Amino acid sequence: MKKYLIELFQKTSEQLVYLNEVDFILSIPAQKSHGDYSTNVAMLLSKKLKRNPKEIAEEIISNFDYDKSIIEKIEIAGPGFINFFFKKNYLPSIVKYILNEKDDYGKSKKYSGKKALVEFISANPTGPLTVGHGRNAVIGDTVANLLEWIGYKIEREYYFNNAGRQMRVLGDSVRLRYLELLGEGIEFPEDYYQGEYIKEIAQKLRDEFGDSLKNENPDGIFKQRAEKEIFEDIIKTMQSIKIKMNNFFNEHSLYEEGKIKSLLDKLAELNLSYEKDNAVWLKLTALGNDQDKVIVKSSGEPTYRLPDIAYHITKFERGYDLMVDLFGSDHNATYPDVLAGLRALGYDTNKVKVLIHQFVTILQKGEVVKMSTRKANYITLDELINEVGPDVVRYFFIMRSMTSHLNFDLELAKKHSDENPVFYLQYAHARISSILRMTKDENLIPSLENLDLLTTDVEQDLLKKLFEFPEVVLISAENYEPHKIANYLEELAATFHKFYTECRIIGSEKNLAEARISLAIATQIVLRNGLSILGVSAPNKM
RNA sequence: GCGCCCAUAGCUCAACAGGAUAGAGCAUCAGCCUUCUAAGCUGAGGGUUAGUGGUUCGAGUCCACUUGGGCGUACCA
Repeated sequence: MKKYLIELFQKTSEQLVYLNEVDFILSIPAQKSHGDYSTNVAMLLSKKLKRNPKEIAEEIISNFDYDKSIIEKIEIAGPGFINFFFKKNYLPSIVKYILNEKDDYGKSKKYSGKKALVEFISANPTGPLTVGHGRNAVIGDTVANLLEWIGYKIEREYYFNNAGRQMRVLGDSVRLRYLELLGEGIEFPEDYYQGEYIKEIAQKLRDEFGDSLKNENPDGIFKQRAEKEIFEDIIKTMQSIKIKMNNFFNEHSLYEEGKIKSLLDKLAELNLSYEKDNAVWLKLTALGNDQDKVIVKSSGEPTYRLPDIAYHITKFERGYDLMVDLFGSDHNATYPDVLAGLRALGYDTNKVKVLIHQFVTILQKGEVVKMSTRKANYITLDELINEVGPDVVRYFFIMRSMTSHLNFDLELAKKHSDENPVFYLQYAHARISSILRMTKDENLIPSLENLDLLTTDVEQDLLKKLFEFPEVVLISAENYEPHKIANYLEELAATFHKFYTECRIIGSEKNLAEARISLAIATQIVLRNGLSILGVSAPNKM
């Protein structure tokens, strides 16, 4: 529908050149009496042309050369909206189209041929994924899905650091727990990793090696085993919510391949860094940022900025057209430095899209739980998945805009899990499967012959909703707003449930019944496609 | 102090690039199953969109200030 209108405007703009001068909107009005589509073009133009908007609207309409078998009428309303009313028998054509496209309905080729990298989760292997990481994981995976739907070739990447102080502390935490198991009196520092999983790893080492590791240093087998076990758990957790990475990028490889050193040399060469107080500083003030920052500490160890820049250079070298980074809001101060550095080195940072999502606030018994891996004060993603299932977890993290702080009341989530909106969507899908089973028994065959019998209000509403899907996918992907898919699916499901209640299939006249079955199948395809973007299953029975 | 994000119904949140009467779910109340899944549908109540100004045909949306929250503000990542 929208496509037709856009073409109509393009054609008309050959006569009325001013149509090209404004960025107008074609939208679906909230109220049915305002038509199927509406545009504000005349009002936008009135400012530019200094003419009455209604007059302009008149002029535009009189220049339209539209197909009267598609558009019923065009009206001017309110302060100068132009409202389009489509012919009732135009809408059902979408059913035929969807049944033909099937799993591809909603996909677009707009960005085909382009490559994108989505980096997400990127949690260091110091402990299990928490509910907080869960939001990052699900948003990242869904954004990647969305970009795939609009044509990108996608790679999913997990960046991690298995060196540095935190990993040493991790290794030593395991070592101390191990010694504890051997019956040695130890003192476990408060700022060490307090979680149970440390004890479990220590137990495994003891079972395997007895007391032979007594004099090993923390950086050796203790750290290695901790990293290995923790990573295995993280991957298992990701699998259980259907996330699969293409690459795991180890920060350490940047050192091994000399990327850090060559970056340092290059920065010095370009006069972008200098030495002061025994440390190396990045000259960010020269790049428009507030203050210079240290990139190599006086101890000789780099800060995160240096490897982060080097890491992003490898992304550029790998030739992506788009690089998406997804961070929690605690990182919001770090990425401008990295981007500034990259820009100074001549990279086009417009290709980097940094997404920041707000935190999940966990409420337990009405109290806010402060999450800390170090203090073992967290709820793991695994616990949540076991409690409510992967579909609910995924849907819960995706249903809200990532800019909003998300409150998560644990008791409520467990108690009311039956009332989660995700079931509403899945129920609509399952209901359709059930209809298809029943109608088959009645010898009713889906037919495309009499689609223009679909004339009731609910049927027309449902058809219009089906029309919207590809545009919702596109907008949602281009703006990195996966929650819009969830909102759309809820509307679609609501419209379908209404249709289900009002429009019987079995018992209706045969031609009508068979047209309705086709409409139900089309709806089911769109539900399934939408749910697959969200990574949520579409059950045939509930 | 400074930077980023947020404030919408009792609660959790929507509202497409500024559009017409701000919408869902939960909770509350009242209805609808001898017929395709009641995990559903219909209806009711519930709002000065935190506040004050401004921009314009038009503001929840943009700007300024105020109030209240989150996250940062390291030679941690």
